Amino acid sequence: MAAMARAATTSDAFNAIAEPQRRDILALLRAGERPVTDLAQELGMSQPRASKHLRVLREVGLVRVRGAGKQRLYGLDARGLRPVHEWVGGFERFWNESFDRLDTYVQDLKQTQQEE
Amino acid sequence: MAAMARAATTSDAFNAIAEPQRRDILALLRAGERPVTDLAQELGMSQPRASKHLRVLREVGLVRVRGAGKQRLYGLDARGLRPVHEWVGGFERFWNESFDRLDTYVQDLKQTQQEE
DNA sequence: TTGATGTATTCCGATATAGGAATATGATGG
DNA sequence: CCATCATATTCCTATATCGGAATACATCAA
Repeated sequence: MAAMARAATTSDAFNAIAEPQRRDILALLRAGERPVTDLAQELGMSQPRASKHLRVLREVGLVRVRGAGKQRLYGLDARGLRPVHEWVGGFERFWNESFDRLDTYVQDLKQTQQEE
Repeated sequence: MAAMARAATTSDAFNAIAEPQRRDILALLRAGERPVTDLAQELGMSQPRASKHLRVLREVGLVRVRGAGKQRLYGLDARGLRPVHEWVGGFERFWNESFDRLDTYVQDLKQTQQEE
């Protein structure tokens, strides 16, 4: 294990939601439980692909499955998103107060460039 | 371009913040602008490594640089985190209301398992 | 059991990392 | 111009994807 590649998507929620299609899946699941085929069709992706994404989501705990007869119903378990929300929320005051800062920042930048 | 790998980290903020060390860098930058060397030392990583992470953050617009003499000061631009916060926030009521749902869910699950 | 439907997995190829080491580039002061 | 400090980039390796296609697995119905 000399060199390491990117962190596994299954390592945490941050990695799991980095993939747009997985975000789409999660968004759809807010409407309620659904089988893979449904999700795949609605999102215009193949069933195996949807299954793979769901597996990742399951492994980080953002999704739960339960067998319902022949089908397997996937449901949202959003608790894992809470830490993400909180982490990002820690920057809220920065994107709000940014106006002044950025203005002065941009001025500094222009000045710097003129000096070059 | 038959097969595609994972989305580039430079593609958007979601991918950029999937890396823990980049999150650490962003967190540090809340205290103010800083040069690479500072960040690298504080986070216990090599300078080239920090530079690479900063480049990614710059490319997605979460960070800005400005030359200050011999140094280059990196500063936070948190505006790109706002969409992330909003997306994740769209699940807030789900991780709050989850209690009941999960209780009934778990009951269903137990029942299902007993039936197996 | 067999057939049919729904789902998961495996095999494969192409790509995008992350990290280390070495090196290149940049800017400053004398 | 040169030496020095600060930073960025390149080369390399090992790895972890994502996607398609084919296939295995599972469950139900008759």
